[in-house]
Amino acid sequence: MPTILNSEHMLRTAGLRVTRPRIAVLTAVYDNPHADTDSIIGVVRDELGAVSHQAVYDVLRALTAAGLVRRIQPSGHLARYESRVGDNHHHVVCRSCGSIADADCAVGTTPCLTASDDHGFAIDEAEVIYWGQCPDCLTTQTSSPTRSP
Amino acid sequence: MPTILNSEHMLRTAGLRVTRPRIAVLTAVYDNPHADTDSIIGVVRDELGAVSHQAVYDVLRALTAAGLVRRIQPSGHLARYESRVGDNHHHVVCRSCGSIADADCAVGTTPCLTASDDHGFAIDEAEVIYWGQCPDCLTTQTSSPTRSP
DNA sequence: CACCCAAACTTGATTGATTCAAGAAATTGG
DNA sequence: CCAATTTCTTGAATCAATCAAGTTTGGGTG
Repeated sequence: MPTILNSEHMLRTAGLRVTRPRIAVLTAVYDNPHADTDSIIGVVRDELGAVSHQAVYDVLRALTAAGLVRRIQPSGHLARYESRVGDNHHHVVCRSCGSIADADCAVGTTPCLTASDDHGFAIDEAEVIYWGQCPDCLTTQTSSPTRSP
Repeated sequence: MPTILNSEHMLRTAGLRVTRPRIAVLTAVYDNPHADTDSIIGVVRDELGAVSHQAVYDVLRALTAAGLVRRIQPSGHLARYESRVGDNHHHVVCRSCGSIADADCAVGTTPCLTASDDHGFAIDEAEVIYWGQCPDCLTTQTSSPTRSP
């Protein structure tokens, strides 16, 4: 996790003003990978006291736009944020409990970045989400198969 | 697009009761790839007259659970539905206008299905979303680069 | 060092897709 | 044809996220 000075420098380098809410949010995302907005609000309030949810929403948007954090939002789930940026890693999402883990793709650093037919689109990112069951849900489940034979 | 008889057979085969709303929704998804729920409601009402939005939501959920249609929901966008199922194709999404096109991955039929480290997850699907700019938005845009050098 | 102004935060309300709930209608197996 | 369960209708509720207006603050300027 970044120190306050590191956070400050990261913000300045990105051309963002340095405020206590921004430092707290940036630190919270580093300390809590894949946390949703509500969790981050909680962490920030533990750190600073009263902070409006609107401020956290604004900060998360600014940090995402600046490339300091990355927003991920698996289908049917809330938006989540993480600090690993720029390394083109992907995510494994549990269909049962929604937990998320990081996954570096087996193919290489930029997997599947070239679609066979891009329909004239200028593609700049390939986002991969692996869907499945996490270890906990695998052992816990007694029945309820995903798709019976 | 499937005939009414085909739709009926598909529903029965999937173990679903055959109703007019279900036939209409299934046909609408076939006729309008990547349509969102609201568009589908409109198409269904053009076909049948009054149909509750709740019915369409329920039907879309049932069809998705049965594997007759596929739900896709790019981050920050509404849920959309399509009829191509089981062929592991992917999608290109325009960052500007949100339009979606199909893309078969260059790597093969099941690209990247094995993550280098799956953290003990039992993975059953790899969902890939290519992000970029569609041809229309590429020509229209005068400035506003995504990330300046 | 005081001032200024745009950016950032607070407060409070609103949006809008989706879901929940209870009763009416329709499908299908017997 | 009838009963039982599923499905549809109606109407309300949820809740993450956004919008809006006013206040505060960061950080460069004179």
